[in-house]
Amino acid sequence: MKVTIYDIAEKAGVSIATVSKVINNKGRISVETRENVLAVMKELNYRPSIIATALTGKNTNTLGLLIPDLANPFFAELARSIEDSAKDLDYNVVICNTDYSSVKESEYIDLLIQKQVDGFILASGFEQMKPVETLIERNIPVVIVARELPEFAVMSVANDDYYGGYLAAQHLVEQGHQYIGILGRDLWSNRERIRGFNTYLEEQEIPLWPNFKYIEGVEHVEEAIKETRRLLSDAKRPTAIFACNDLLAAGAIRAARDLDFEIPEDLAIVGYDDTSIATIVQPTLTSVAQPIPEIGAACISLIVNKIQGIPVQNKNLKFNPTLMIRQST
Amino acid sequence: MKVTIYDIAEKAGVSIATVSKVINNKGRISVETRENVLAVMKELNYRPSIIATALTGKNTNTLGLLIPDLANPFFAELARSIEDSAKDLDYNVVICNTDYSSVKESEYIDLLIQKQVDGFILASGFEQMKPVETLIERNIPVVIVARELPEFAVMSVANDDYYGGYLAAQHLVEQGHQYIGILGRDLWSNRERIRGFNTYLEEQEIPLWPNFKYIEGVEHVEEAIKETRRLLSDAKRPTAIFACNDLLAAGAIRAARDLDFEIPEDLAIVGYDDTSIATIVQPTLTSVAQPIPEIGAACISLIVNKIQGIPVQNKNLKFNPTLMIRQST
DNA sequence: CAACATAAAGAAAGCGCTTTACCATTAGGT
DNA sequence: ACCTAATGGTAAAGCGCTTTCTTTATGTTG
Repeated sequence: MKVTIYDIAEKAGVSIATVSKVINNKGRISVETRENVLAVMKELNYRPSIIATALTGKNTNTLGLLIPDLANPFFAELARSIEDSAKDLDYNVVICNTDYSSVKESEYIDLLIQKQVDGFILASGFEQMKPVETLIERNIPVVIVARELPEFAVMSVANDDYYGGYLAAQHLVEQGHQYIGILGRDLWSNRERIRGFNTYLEEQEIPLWPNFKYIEGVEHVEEAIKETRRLLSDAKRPTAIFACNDLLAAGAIRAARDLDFEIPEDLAIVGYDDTSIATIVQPTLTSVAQPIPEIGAACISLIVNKIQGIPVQNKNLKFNPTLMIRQST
Repeated sequence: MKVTIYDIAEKAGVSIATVSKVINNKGRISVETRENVLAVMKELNYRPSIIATALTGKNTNTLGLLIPDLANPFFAELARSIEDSAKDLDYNVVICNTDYSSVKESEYIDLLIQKQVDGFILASGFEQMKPVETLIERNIPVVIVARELPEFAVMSVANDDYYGGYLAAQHLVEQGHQYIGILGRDLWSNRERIRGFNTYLEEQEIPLWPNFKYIEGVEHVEEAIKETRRLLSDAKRPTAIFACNDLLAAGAIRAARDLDFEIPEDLAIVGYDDTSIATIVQPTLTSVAQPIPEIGAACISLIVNKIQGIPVQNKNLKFNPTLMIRQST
């Protein structure tokens, strides 16, 4: 049924060793033989089994991608760009949703190791470090996205979250805001964003508290709506909100609208990620833009180089975010 | 370095055949031996190589998922639900973006066959049938999503697009609309939606033309905005728009807003898919909801049963969409 | 023309696992 | 005491490919 290297060898009147050499362009093969073999391969529409190939120690040309949640547009767009770049280099991507659960992270990593993926791209939160250590110990290529791990010598790609937060603060303060609420869940990247945000406020000598309102555990739109409502109904309500991602910002917009606040007059809102959401909501959302395509391409480039043993200069890439100013501020 | 079945056999003082039987719960093994072997496996943290296992004819527990574009929220949510259901049954999913390109579809299918995935879930447009035929001929399990293929005996899962279109039309007509523009690109599912839409209008003896405005090739938000503008600036402008997906509907909303049309007073809009976009846009979007989690689960259930040789009663599942009425109508 | 490179191709081992015989034991039956 | 039948386990082939080592044929050189 399935055509194997034996079928090719037989039909071409050579040994399987010869066929293998033709496939891999290795060893000495005369031009005639090579062309003959190639012709037979084409005729029988032969494709070497990657499974069998992998068993001999070669690559599977498959990468594992761990992300928290594909339904979140930022990760969907990131996954999309990673998959695109991977395809260009003939790699496939197995995508796994972890929901920020370290149990799932470990399970997936174990499973994908078993499946012999060539490398991992970890865009999951990874507050828990054990799985990553496992990979490093086993010498399996890893690149971490959207998070730095100074404690490990591991490749990483990220936007400069600190700077992104700084930009957001700068913009809001320049618009005259002093009381600013913040929405975001407790993640490394968010902590960085807030740290940057904070730093700018400090530089401007704007008192941090109670202007600074960090709502932990805000992850879904519903929570963002609820928290925004709460913030706005306070006597000393914020005049602006910095949301750690666009989804939360959208929730904030909705909550503000529901309470008849005008945006940006009564409440200014800045999001993060600049996903498609930012231009879909009404008013359009000012958002800190991560260069998603570049980040995806960088991930693939780093990991594929590592896999192929090509030395790479800078193992920790950081892209500068830019502020996309729209109607919400 | 890597621990293999030989290491286990040696340390447990048995043959690899015995170890294999313990792993697979096959053949006769005494309780002591079994437990001893299990203990050794645990001690060495042994995981059988799926690659080697696959080479002996077993499954890879990996599925291929072809979708047009992960960055489209509907497909992202679908992919998410498929991956979730797959994980429950210990399957991994390789996700591939085809951009509706039949070239990419073929390339991916070829490649994934080479990688010996156990089955395919095709949620790509697939106007071109050759790749699908290949799979069927090769007897590789396939389930088609969001499209029926009456000409092939192939499993499929879909929402009832025809009925969804019918629902949309009914709702709009009941709201008093007669001139209705339609946005959507030329795809099988959209054709069905429009057919259903059409049918209702005919039933109500509402003249189809020029009420019926089918804009071909509308795929991205920008195009939707442009086309909506065009529709609205016509002297005989539509009073309602049916967009074949929420993204396009969001574009329509934006265009209407830009031209200072009030929604729903001046223009009513109905979307399709009921993705997260529907509740994010302002006003919230009335949309025909597909039961995405059920569709994802059904795909996995069908294909895994097929892979495992479990006979399945109904190979063509169709879910009824429901209309989520919101502010836009 | 002997002696030796060199070019081209093949034999065979090995990757890690499954599976099909097949071989010892031991237990049971009469 | 002898035959049969389970019981518990093993040896070995095979899955489809890569790779090292040989072998054989063909030139080249002094």
